[in-house]
Amino acid sequence: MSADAWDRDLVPDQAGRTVKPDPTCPVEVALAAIAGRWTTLLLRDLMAGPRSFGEIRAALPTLSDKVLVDRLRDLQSRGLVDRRVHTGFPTRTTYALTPAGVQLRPLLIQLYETGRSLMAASESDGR
Amino acid sequence: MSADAWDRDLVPDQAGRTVKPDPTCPVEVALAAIAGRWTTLLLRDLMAGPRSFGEIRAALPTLSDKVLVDRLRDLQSRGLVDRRVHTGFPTRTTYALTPAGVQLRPLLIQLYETGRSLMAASESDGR
DNA sequence: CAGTATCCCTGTTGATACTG
DNA sequence: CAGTATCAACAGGGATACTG
Repeated sequence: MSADAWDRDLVPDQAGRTVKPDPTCPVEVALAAIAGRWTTLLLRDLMAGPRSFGEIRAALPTLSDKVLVDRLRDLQSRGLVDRRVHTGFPTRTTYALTPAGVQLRPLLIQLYETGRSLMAASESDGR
Repeated sequence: MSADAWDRDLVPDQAGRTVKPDPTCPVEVALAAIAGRWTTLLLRDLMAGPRSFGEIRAALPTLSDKVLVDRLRDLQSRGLVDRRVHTGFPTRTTYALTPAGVQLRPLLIQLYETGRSLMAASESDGR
């Protein structure tokens, strides 16, 4: 039993054999995409379709403008969200997931399922 | 098309209908379990079997003792890692995933796969 | 409507040194 | 071997007020 025998399901290739936090590791790429408070809630909303700035604010009323803009800009810079400004006044902007952004869907589902299973586990052991 | 029509795959039940960060939301439970720098690397190591403190240090040489202890204690407090002190001198301690901890495995795999798919997407669109 | 601009506060990380 | 104790540095988050 060697300590270097990598688990092929968990670490299928070289990119996962990191020995310190590394932004090029796939796991970190995925984590970076969903990182930050409010991000998964925002993504959940966008998964249902394009949204305007105001619609997001209405859906997440206690999220500050600043953080909302931070999140949207970050997702944009990663190519996960597309920002489209509609001409006219008042200005209207819609945010929509890109095809890459939609690829986060299975991850969000897995997060939910894992969370449920952890909650079930800690319930049965009284934690 | 109602804005209240929840996606049953993404948000299967009431616990996912949160409007602000909420530690009882399954997604947040799962995120909390893997949160923090170094945590996924540590979990990857423990997924391969029980490890002593020194073995983990050897596997992750630039991780400081302080942060390693922080991570292990946090995982312990969530019931994901079991700490076992072996009598004798020098002291030997082994850390192992609990059954609940092992349940994080599909999540780590999904993180890896999502990361790979995001990397492939940004490669093809030149980002 | 859809943002910007500041400022502050807090938690997290990490380096270093020490101990049962 | 397996930690503990301090402390300094930094980044993230949020409140508030203002603008094209």
